[in-house]
Amino acid sequence: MKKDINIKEVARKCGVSIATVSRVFNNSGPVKESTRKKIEKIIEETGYRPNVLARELAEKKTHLVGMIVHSMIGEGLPRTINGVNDVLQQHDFNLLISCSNGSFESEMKHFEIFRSKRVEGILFATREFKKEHSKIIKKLPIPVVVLLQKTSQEKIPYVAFDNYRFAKEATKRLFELGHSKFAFIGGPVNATNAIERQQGFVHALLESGLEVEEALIKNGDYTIEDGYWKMESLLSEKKELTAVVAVNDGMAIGAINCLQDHGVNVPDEISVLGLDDTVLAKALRLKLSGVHYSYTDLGKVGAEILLKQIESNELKFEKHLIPYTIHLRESVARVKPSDGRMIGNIFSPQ
Amino acid sequence: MKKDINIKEVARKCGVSIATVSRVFNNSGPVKESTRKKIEKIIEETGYRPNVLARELAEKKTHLVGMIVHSMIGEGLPRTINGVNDVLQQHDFNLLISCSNGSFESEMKHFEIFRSKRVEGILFATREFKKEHSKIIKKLPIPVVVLLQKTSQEKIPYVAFDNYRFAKEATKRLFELGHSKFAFIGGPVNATNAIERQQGFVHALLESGLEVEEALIKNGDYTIEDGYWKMESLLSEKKELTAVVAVNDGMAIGAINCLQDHGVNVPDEISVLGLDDTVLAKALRLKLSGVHYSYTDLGKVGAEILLKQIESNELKFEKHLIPYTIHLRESVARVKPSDGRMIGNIFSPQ
DNA sequence: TTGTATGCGTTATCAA
DNA sequence: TTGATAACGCATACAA
Repeated sequence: MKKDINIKEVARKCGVSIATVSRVFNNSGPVKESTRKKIEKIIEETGYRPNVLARELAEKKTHLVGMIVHSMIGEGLPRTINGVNDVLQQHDFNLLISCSNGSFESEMKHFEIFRSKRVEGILFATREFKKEHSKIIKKLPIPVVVLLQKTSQEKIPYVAFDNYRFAKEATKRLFELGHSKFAFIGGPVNATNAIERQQGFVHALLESGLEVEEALIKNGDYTIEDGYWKMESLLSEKKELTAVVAVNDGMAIGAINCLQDHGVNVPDEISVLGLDDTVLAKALRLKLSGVHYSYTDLGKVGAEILLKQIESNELKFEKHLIPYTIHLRESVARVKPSDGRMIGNIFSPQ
Repeated sequence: MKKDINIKEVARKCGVSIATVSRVFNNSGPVKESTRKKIEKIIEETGYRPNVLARELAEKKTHLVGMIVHSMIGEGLPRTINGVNDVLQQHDFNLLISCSNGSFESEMKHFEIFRSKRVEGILFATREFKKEHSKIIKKLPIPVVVLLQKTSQEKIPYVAFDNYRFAKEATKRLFELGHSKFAFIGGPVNATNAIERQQGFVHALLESGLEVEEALIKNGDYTIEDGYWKMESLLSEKKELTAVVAVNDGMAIGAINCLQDHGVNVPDEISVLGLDDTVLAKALRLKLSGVHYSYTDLGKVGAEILLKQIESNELKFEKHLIPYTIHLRESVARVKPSDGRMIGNIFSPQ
């Protein structure tokens, strides 16, 4: 393996001091044209590249941002990373990534590791934001922005989707279409985003004067398979039902498959809405209704907030909510108020 | 923002030299129990963490690996990253990531950037491996492993799927089921993986004594929508057809949707096979036939090869192909040889 | 068992 | 216009 050439070597070859070489490379001072030319030639020949480590040590800046994510499965986090990546590159920052695969220990460990690597800021995406996270973040002398979680009580900057709000709003849209018999297929009980959506759903019912039946709320694990089984379980409750709200696309698809296997027409007998809008939904024949939001934008905003704090050199609490749009498509139908029967499916374009 | 405390500060507070502090922290030499205790206490109190930059500069090791990927869309690269991440963490290495979003310039630039960051190795995943890539890699004094591309002529280590082979084998499986009228929906013309699969398909036909009709090969862009339109286009050719092989799941799904819209039964009239097996396939009612391979494993193997070369300190050409399995499921049927009609669908479990 | 001194490869300050 | 030299924060060989 070739050895790296350093500034001293270049200086020696040119018969000048390292200071002059540094000035040439960084254009950081006056150099006579002839010596500049000579040095540039040697730099070209030797392929000299300054050791950024040494530079960073001297400058006390690493131009490094760390990002801790809990998963690489599904399109959400990868797209978020992509957004982060874009903004960081525009600002000549580099991205250090750690995927914890849901391990709390791994998350905590990487705050330490990233810190000792002297990253200038950290982006943090976890499934469940805990007190310990908050504690370690507050000890850090660098800015941290939490992604996809609200941390309002803790005064830690975050960028998130307004899960509670869009879940409530989307459910109310179904109510306005005449639905009054709702079921909910939720996510893991420790996934904050899933819980917020569930609360949004529940509050939509309450605010609409409907009762919330515990038996008609099932918690799943986000997968298509589990959506199927949870729908199966809902059907076995033998309750009247005109609408199923699922916490994500996968479970909505599983639910639809299950309903169809039971000879239930979607949406004429039961409407299905997913609180999500991923590429999965596109695979369905039936156009799935859902809520759309951009993970890429979320990543971009997160990175921008972080960079702002890095550059201004101050930690500041701020929060951003990324916009969403609700799309009712073929999987949702209107209910005729008088007798509870459907009167054909409605769907907005797009 | 708090200032970082350094080893000198800790030494001063303890009334010892920095060497002793270093010895305590790294457990790298004899220290009297009482002074050790005292130093550990101060370390605890001050939250001292050694500046890894300085350490790395002194040790000339960064424990950093760079990874350049061309996309974060789709499940392939994210899963690959996950595999890489796992292996790297086991070996106490950190992962610097750059997503080029397909930009050749960005890729080339990040070889430079990563190099100047003194990464100890680079993992590289691009859509089309070019001469320029090869050139810049060969100039690098650190090991590079190419992912998801073969670089045989260039003698650069790689880990890939055997696209050509599984495409050929899967196509022949259809031939063995009696199919002789094939169409192919391919990928972008500059995507090496797509091209290899297409060649595998073509050679399967040739080796089976079948003719290859140019008109029955369409190139698409991997999306469900485009799969639909390419199938539409194939149908408009008005050729006899019993099997469609698509380069990925998305286009296979689009093709199936199109066929169903045209009242063509899958698989009784036309069988469909995707050379892929992603979560998308699970969204379909009809169990899609495809080829399965693990991106996570690919990432792991790539990281292992790279680490081996980093640790042994020598660049070495080696190649690895990740195993695959072919799964014929409901979307594929047997053809009765005599008259070309189907005789029901077959599918292997799983 | 502990301390001193040097090197790691830069940048930056100051003097020449 | 240039060069010497002091940081930057740590590891480590060598001395005590």
